[in-house]
Amino acid sequence: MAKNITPKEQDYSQWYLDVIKVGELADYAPVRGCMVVRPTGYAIWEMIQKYFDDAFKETGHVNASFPLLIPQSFLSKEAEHVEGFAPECAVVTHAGGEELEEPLIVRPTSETVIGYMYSKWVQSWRDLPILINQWCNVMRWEKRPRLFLRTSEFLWQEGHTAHATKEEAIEETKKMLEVYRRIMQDYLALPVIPGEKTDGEKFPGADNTYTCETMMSDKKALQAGTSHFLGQNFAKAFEIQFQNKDGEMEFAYTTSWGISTRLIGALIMTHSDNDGLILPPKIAPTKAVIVPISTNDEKMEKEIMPKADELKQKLNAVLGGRYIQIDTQFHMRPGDRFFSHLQKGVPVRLELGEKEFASGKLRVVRRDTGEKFDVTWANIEQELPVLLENIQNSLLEKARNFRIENTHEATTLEEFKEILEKEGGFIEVYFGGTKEDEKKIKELTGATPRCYPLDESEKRGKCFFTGAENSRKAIFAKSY
RNA sequence: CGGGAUGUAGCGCAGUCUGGUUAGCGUACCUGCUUUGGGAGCAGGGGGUCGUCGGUUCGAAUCCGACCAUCCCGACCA
Repeated sequence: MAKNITPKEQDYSQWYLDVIKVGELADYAPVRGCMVVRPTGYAIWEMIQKYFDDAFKETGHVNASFPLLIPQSFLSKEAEHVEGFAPECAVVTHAGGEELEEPLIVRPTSETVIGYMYSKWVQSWRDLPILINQWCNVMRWEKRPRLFLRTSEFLWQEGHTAHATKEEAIEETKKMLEVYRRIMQDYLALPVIPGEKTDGEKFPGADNTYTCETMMSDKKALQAGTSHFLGQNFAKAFEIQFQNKDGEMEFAYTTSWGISTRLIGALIMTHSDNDGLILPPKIAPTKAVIVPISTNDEKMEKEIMPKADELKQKLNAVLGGRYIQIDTQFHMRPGDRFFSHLQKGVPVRLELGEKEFASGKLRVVRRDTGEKFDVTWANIEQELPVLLENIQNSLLEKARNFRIENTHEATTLEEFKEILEKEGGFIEVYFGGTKEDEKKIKELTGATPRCYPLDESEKRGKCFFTGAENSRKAIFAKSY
């Protein structure tokens, strides 16, 4: 068995890699910057997908599939978009043994090819809105890859919608941001801050970008999901036009929004400890593991295992899925068996040994706190769901408190620098600067604007950097 | 693409400066016995073209050169 993860204070990235390793989540692929998501990691991704697909049913979005390869010329049709993405595109120049007339790019995102298709699909105001989502892989040749957080190829969900009016498109952008916030908070136990991106941080080609920002356990910020209001930029580039009720031609308003396997990275970096992964129950593919223990083979076979099976059936029925696993690693000693599940982040361990069997109980152990107590077989059906709920809430609370403790206010650049050096974390300021000011602040301090928080969008004050009055409330931090 | 570092068994490393039997250690893995409720003990065993290519030499993991790859700090970003 692997030993503890024992990171040094400054060795955060090694700790992160160790958690991924002991959790058996992912490996490096043979291609630089690419990731192999192992079954345990993929199961988490499937849980995330499930919650989003459920949400899409409520919001009226449907899934579809668009091509992996996009003609290079498509990218150039939107000026900001090509500038933002061209440097990181993988390009296919040969196929079928010949050089292609026009190179193809491996999609870094699908606004262009979907915009092209939408232009063919939309004629009348009756064709709108189009509410489509796609689950797929995309490729961005980033300079510095990092497992889950920034891999060359990553899995994601990209929603692309087209609307007849600006108001409706903006509403859609905010609606999806709220879906993100809710799922991240309620299921992944990530206390995110929804907000609007600054000019310097918004998506290439968007009028506005909204984001869910969250704090990792090293106090750095991570952008967990974004929702973009694209205005008519892509509609004009790809001629998504429709005839309105008055018979006039109009360009549509489009949106796009996405979350990626980065969320798994966020999960790891928010909740894990030095023993490995800690998964919030709602996102854990295995919510509890039953560990039958006995040195007596006959007793194991005839009494303990049948009881374990019975409990598994009952608990699965209560939880409404196949969420309970029975540990059958009988070649291992009990301590090793416990530890293997602990490292993988299984929220609850249910020990069924000879002692428990004799008294009709289970020894219940929480992954997040290590707390242990006994519950009778009769009561476990009621108590497990409550316990899982408690763990879920307590992980969210813990992460939220951590963020609050590590959020400070600054009114001047000096204060800003001092906080960043001494404490790190999020810094709340009033900011009224330009893209260029953002750049200067980054050069001076290493921190970037994360967002203008939506919850405090009414607040106004004096900019800590330019001194401009009536500036918006913003959060700055060092980020991934 | 700049600055720094590193490539030796699945993982973590020693050996390199000062070239010399069959390349070592910890851990993981396999077998056996003893153990068995928070991460085992003893014994035996398998696994390496020492990143790649070239050079120097009687002889290279070790010296020289080129290349490749990875990691960290930047720039870039979901």
